[in-house]
Amino acid sequence: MGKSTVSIKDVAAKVGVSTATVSNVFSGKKPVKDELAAKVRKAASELGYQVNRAASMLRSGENKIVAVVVPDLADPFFTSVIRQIESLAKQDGFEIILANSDNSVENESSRLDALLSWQPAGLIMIPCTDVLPKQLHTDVDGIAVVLADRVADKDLADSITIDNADAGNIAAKYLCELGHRNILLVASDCGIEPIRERSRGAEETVAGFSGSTFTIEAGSSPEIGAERLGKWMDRNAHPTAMIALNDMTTLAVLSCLAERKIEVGTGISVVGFDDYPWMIARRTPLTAVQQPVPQIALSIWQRLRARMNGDKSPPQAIELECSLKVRESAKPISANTENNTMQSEFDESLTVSIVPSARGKPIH
Amino acid sequence: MGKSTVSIKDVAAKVGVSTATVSNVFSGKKPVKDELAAKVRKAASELGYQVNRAASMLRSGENKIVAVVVPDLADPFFTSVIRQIESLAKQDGFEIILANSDNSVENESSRLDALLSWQPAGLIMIPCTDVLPKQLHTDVDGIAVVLADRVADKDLADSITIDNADAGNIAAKYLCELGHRNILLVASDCGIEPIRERSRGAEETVAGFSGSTFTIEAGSSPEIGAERLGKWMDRNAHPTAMIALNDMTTLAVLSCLAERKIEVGTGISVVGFDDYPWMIARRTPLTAVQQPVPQIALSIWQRLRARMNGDKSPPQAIELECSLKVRESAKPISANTENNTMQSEFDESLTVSIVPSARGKPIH
DNA sequence: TTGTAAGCGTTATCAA
DNA sequence: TTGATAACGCTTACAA
Repeated sequence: MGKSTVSIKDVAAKVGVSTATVSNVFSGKKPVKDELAAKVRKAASELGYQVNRAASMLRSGENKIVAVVVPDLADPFFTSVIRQIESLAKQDGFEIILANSDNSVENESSRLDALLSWQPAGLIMIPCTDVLPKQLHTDVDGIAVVLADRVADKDLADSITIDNADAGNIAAKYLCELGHRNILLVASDCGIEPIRERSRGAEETVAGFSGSTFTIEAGSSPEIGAERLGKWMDRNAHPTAMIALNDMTTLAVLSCLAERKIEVGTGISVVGFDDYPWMIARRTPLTAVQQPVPQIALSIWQRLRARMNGDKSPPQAIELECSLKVRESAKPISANTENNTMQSEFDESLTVSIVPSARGKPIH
Repeated sequence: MGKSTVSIKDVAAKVGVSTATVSNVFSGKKPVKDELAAKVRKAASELGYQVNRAASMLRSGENKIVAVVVPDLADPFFTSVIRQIESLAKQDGFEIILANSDNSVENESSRLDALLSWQPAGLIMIPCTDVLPKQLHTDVDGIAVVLADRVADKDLADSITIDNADAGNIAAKYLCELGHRNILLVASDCGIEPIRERSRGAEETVAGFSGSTFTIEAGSSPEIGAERLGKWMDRNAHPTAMIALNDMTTLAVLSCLAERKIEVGTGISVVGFDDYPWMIARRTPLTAVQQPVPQIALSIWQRLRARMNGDKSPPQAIELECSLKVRESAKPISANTENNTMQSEFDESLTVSIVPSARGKPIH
């Protein structure tokens, strides 16, 4: 085949029609007689013609492309959301261009620039921190924007988030009702609003049961999380239960416990976060707070589509509810055989201080 | 700000220079006096100007965009590869457009059409089966193509794969040296060449130790995999060891064993596939065959870049080696306390027949 | 070093 | 229903 430079002109010439007609056959914007259309299609496929999106986009201003920026492509929560968005987008004839901000604000900003130069019809962004890149305040007038998951400023654009405080509450309430009163909250990064909220929700609930919590900041990789958490565990009396505040810290908690041969459930009760196949591929399947991933993706796409279709209403802040998937990693306190003799309170004499029912100070 | 229709003309007008100069400032293709360039940049940012990629691409024919098609965005192996490719691409100024074929050949073909109409400079594809969509044989003359992971026809384009037979061999050899002779091979889909190869590699090695293997086809989701495997386990004598042939089947194996309260390692030895954080977040950390993900991504990008730079040499087939990450899920046969009394051979009387050292027939 | 102007492939307008 | 033609915003000869 030739140099892949088959244009609408070549097709038009071959069939003996105008370029406009060929264009209309493919865009469907104006009716073309079936017979003619068939001829055009035939000629096009013989020549190996493909519409040139760039030309089409330049002329029409329409683009059918949506930019997606996420903080971490290695985080299965984000990829599971992306996966569904991609599928929804495809149904509406949109293509996805993807960028990873790698949890860095500078990256986020530069990647955004790059994506925006494609003049996408829409932008879906999961910010990596509470502070949004400045382009979002200036450069995005023409384009539809939906923010998700980590959204500090809900007045800027539509946002899809979960009820994070309640997510914390759900986990805490369940543990408290099982009799737990000393609960360790394992956060990734307290600079992230949803994490703070989850922590706060759990703290308040535990306080309501006259229990105490402590929040540890474990970072956003399972490896360093396990290490930080391990250090803390080695220096402090153990809690009877732990709540991991996202998927990464869930892994950190489990790794840390595994290294120390502490049994999940019977040793220390654990409530994890999110829902992944590995959570049931264990001797003690993990009880976890589940985010409604399909609804999150759907809401994101619906909002974006509305905006792309010209919806000019004020920003909507959609908040979705989480639920608790009860499996076997959290047990009633009386069933705790290994640890519950050795502490009823955290040991306050140790290096790291206890902050019951307060926004936990990070431990480094 | 205005209707985001700030063009190079507006900038040129504001500064009082020609559009060519503005273009050169941003593209850097021709030198522009520093002083002037600074003025242009200033004006551009004041006006909120952004290059219009579509126009630029249309005129220059250069595109700086790479299409990526993978079979499953929920599979962490693929996302970990994508993640690295995205980062490499970014360094070279390329954007990634992403599509998910969802393990369907029709999808693969239609998604490919959509992506190709962007006239990307390159295409990276992880095929979902051995049969490649026909466009790859015709439509891609101008564009650079690299195939990865599942590549049946290595003469069509550059390919990056792993030595799949050896991957199977590595796992099998390790287990055999621990004394195992009855090994169950858990495949996802034997229609996928690499999976067949892994299976074959393991079979041959075990046969060399005078052991026997059986290959079960578990499908490509952990859930149905666990179920199929479970059914088989309930009807057949248990092997002393299992090898999971990819990440999904690793989960299937572990789930199945967990449901049946069979201890990993002491009950049945397990060698998994790939490397993920959850593998060490377990009481018995998982021994697994590791694919060299960073090298895979790097090789893919290097080949693609070479092609995009005009390399016309014959297709290269790059094959990378796997390694075994030894942890604790495979134990010497003598340490098997639960099961090794009850079988030394598979029970051939049961419904599912044994196919020692043969390409296992799928079980449905 | 900078300016002028043509043209990339498509779609939109207007006329037939 | 179809055709002719201008225009989208940019890059690139070529001229100055």
